[in-house]
Amino acid sequence: MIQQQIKVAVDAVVFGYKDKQLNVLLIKRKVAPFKNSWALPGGLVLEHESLEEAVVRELHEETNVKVNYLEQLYSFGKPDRDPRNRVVSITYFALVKPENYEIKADTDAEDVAWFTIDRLPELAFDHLHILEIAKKRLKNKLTYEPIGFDLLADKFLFSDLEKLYTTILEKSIDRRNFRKKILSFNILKELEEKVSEGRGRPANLFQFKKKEYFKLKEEGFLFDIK
Amino acid sequence: MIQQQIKVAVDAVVFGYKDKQLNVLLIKRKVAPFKNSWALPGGLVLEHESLEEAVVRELHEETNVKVNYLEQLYSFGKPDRDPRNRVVSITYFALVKPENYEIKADTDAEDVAWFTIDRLPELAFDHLHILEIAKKRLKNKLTYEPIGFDLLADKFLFSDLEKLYTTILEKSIDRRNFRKKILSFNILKELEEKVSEGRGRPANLFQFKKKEYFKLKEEGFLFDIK
DNA sequence: ACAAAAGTGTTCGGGTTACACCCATGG
DNA sequence: CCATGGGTGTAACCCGAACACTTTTGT
Repeated sequence: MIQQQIKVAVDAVVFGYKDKQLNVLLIKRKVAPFKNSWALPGGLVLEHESLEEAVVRELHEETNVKVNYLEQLYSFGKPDRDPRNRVVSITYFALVKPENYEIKADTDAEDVAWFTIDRLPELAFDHLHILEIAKKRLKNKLTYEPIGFDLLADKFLFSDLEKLYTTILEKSIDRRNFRKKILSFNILKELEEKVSEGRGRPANLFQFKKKEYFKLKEEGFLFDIK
Repeated sequence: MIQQQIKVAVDAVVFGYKDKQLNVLLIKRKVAPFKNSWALPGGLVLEHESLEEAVVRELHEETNVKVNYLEQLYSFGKPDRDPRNRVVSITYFALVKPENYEIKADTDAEDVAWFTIDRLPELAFDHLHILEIAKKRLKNKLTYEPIGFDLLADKFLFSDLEKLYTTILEKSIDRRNFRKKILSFNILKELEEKVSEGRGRPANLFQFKKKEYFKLKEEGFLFDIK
């Protein structure tokens, strides 16, 4: 049999929530093909590393972010998806808290930037397609896992959480029912601190009780937001 | 940069429902490593073919089955998962109607057989792990997509469907509520034919209205069985 | 005092759950 | 006529959906 020539890459769709908008992290490619196009961060997997290690490494090298949540998304392998070589890409879905990291282009990338999800540049390869799939995953997963908290700051307002849901799910939510539901799960800690957002009544800060959530999950609890 | 040496394979977890039991299709390996061990059907992806094409080809070559339902499951890439080469495997989840096909070992396989899910032989590589993940996917998906019908004969009894659900989900179901629920979806056609299973009152045959289901799905209908 | 955002309860209806008896056939 | 599996309806309960006014602050 002929020696197989397929290359293995990883790419990541990294979501961040900034200025009450959903954002994606993109890099500007330094090399052909698609030189100077914007693309998902990623690159070839090295001999000795696992797929997850490759993603984490590439994200660090290219963008300097550390992800808060990471899971495999899907693998793409159409023979012609890369015009030069046959490349199979295992893609990942990541969430970060943008305020925690200073993004900066490093080795392989000409530039790095956050783009709001509805003002995207043209993307290299099939990366737009991958992004669409990631958006679906995000929307879906938001309803049955508490991953919204991986996009918000450590301490957040209830209105932030609500805004995040309405923004990502693209539908309005009844404030009372939403609050009632979330609080009934007992996975939030209400802090004493209050924050005044300009005008209006100051709001309470909350924290996600991650450990308690995982314990509840073990016991069969299901997070579920319609 | 050193030329990347990672190989790309596909493997499939093929489920069939035989004798009121969930079965998996396995092959006996002809070549090292794990020569003569049982394993998931699969193999290296060829230069010119997509991942799906590779799975379909391998299944045909190794087992002679044609799948009824196929979706990507997960990709595995730990550096040491194959003792000889670095192999990344993109795995697939497939459903077949066992009565439709004559399985037979062909080119690459020493033997092929159905194994009931709770009497498995030792499996090669990390294939047991993959199988566990596929089982979870099956259990889960059964509740929100009508994939049970891809495991049953074209015409089936309601009791077959119910048995399939109780078997795979490993819990009992109230017959009346189950029937009411499924029938309310309007995705089954009740045939005139009746079948007598030995003793007892003869039962009605049903067919899954696939087209109607997909039309309903387009319109926002959600299949959902608790 | 007014504008802006936060916080809070109740009612209604639909869907899920629980539950038991009669029917049609074969032996 | 008995054993076996098939087929059917109703009542209770719970959860999700709808809905509007008061509170606290800044200007």
